[in-house]
Amino acid sequence: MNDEQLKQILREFDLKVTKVRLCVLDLLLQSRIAMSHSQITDALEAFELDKVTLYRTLNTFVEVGLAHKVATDERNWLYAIYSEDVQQHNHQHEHHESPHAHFICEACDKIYCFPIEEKQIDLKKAELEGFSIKQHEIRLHGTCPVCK
Amino acid sequence: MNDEQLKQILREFDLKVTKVRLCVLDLLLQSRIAMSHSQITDALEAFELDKVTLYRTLNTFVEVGLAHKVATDERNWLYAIYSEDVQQHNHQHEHHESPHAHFICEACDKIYCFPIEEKQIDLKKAELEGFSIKQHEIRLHGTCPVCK
DNA sequence: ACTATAATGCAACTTAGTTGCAATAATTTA
DNA sequence: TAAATTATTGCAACTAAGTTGCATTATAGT
Repeated sequence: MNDEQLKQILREFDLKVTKVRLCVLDLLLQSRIAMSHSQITDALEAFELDKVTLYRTLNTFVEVGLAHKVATDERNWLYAIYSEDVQQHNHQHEHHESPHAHFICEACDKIYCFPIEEKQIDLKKAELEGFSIKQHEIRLHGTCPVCK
Repeated sequence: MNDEQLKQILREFDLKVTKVRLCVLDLLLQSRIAMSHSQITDALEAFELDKVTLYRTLNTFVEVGLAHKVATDERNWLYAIYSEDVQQHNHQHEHHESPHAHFICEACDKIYCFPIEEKQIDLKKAELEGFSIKQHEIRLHGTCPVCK
């Protein structure tokens, strides 16, 4: 994606255009998998990103609904951007995330994101009385094509 | 649950019977929600549990398949025991966890566990080619009956 | 180009969890 | 029931991930 397109995305989310935001946005848009702070630092080594600035950049992306984050079992966070979310963004900031599944590979620990159908989950409904569900996420554990 | 029953459970999972394990097991069996290290420490204040010992106890429970843990968005872990898992325990140690949903209350941050039907998840299947799914977990976000 | 405001980068800090090791307690065997 | 064996406990020190405060620098609107 070219520089002007990236800038346009930032502006659509009411974010100022900065070097850090541009390169992080570009990387996340290209990545098929959700990335951790340290993966991003490594991938963007040439930019010599400051640790704190990167955390703040990622959190900003999440706050405005441009990216989303997943907590892993290793107690850190992975960040990802759905190109769908970027395209469907509306300016009323009602970003109730589109439902998605995260596939977690047991071999390489990578997390792949998949958009999924907006669908009911088949629970023992009696047990869920009184719980109002606003959003859901599905986590799949297994082996990814690369590791198989 | 009485002391003898608790001891019996520990023995079934090849764990030695100790004071710490008994009181933690008792608490988790009673709890409807998954509990964090600090919640457990508070609830069992009278026992003055050592921080490290409690972490090790919880991890041991998870390793042998007696309990399971959930990573939260606040990057800590919650621990829970399903009475079902305890009852269905087999001694071959093939504890592939039964599928379950976690309901995360946005208001009080409590996590409730629900067993769910062993069911296929309706994904855009084309996108999942090459990924072999061994286990899945569903996360529901919303408001619990207490906070509503 | 000037100004107001927001983002950046550094140091110090916090929080959750881990490691090493000596002391203690639980089970096995005699 | 006592001794021996082995696993668990408790303390101190440590690590890893992320946060806070603040001075400096860059962005966007006039």
